[in-house]
Amino acid sequence: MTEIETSCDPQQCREIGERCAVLNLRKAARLMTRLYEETMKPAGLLPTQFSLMVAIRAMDPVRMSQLAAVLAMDRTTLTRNLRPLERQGLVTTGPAAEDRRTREVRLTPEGQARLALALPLWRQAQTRVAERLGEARLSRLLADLQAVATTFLPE
Amino acid sequence: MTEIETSCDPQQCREIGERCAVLNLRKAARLMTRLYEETMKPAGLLPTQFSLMVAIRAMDPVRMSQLAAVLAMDRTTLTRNLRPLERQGLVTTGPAAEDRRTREVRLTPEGQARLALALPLWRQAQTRVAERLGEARLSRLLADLQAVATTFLPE
DNA sequence: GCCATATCAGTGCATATACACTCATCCCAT
DNA sequence: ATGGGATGAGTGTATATGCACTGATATGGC
Repeated sequence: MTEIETSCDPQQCREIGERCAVLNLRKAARLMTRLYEETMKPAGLLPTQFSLMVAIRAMDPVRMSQLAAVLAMDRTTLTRNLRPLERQGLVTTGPAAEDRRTREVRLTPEGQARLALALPLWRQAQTRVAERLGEARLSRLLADLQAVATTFLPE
Repeated sequence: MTEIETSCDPQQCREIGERCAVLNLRKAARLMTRLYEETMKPAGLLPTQFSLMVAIRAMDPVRMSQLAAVLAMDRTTLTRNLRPLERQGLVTTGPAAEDRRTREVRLTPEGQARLALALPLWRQAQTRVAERLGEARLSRLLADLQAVATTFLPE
């Protein structure tokens, strides 16, 4: 008779830990987040907040859903992630004139100044990563991460 | 005289979004998390919880700090991430006999059964990723992510 | 043996993440 | 013009993440 799998041996689990895409992605993300967080601390922006502001500035003004889609972030997560930035007066959101259901997100002048302040620190973190990981490996990693994004982003 | 950078143009921000390591890592992690979460839903384990149980089983029994180090997860984050698993009776923690400051983490028999239940679903998710991303690219990505881990893990 | 220090784990607080549900606005068919 | 479905955004709840701080136990110098 066939056996139903009711256990899982440790050696098998070690192999899974080596090969699991989500585990390794999240683990690397935690490490990278800490590195950027430490480096950019003087600018008073956490990595997610910096990323958000960069994305906003790239499309300024941009609607909530559009921004969420580009970042592959849930729309409701975006709503909450904008809160600390709004509280600090770095971004504003307001209903669009043409469609009052939508909200347009913008960087304030203070937000632009803060982002400009953070840019050199970001470059510093990025340079450190490139040095320690190697330019070639970093470029390859970024390309593969973008492949993940285009492959799994709901079109 | 030299100008202080007080603004940041949108085009520059688009380039930063393309090259930023932390942004692209977190974005890919969000997408991958959703894929595994959906696939493994029938087993009642979120991706982080599955990863945690795999890591525990690989070293069973394992001390809190040791587990946190392997996962590159803050020790206090680990404490809280174990809660839902303890509540479901899938893992237990208790002080080690030799040093009562430390706590040893173990999978319960129920935890082992649940992990065995989740394994085929994990394989299904992993296979889907390999198919859509390509075996070669996935292997390369995993190798680079592990390079990130070894490079930026403390000591 | 005893205290100073080091080490291990938990709490309080804040941010990050997303699903289910709700509310507001728009648009179209009648 | 209006009512009903479609679409955009927010809330409630739960998990994930980590820093600063606290409490508990071990250990070494005396």
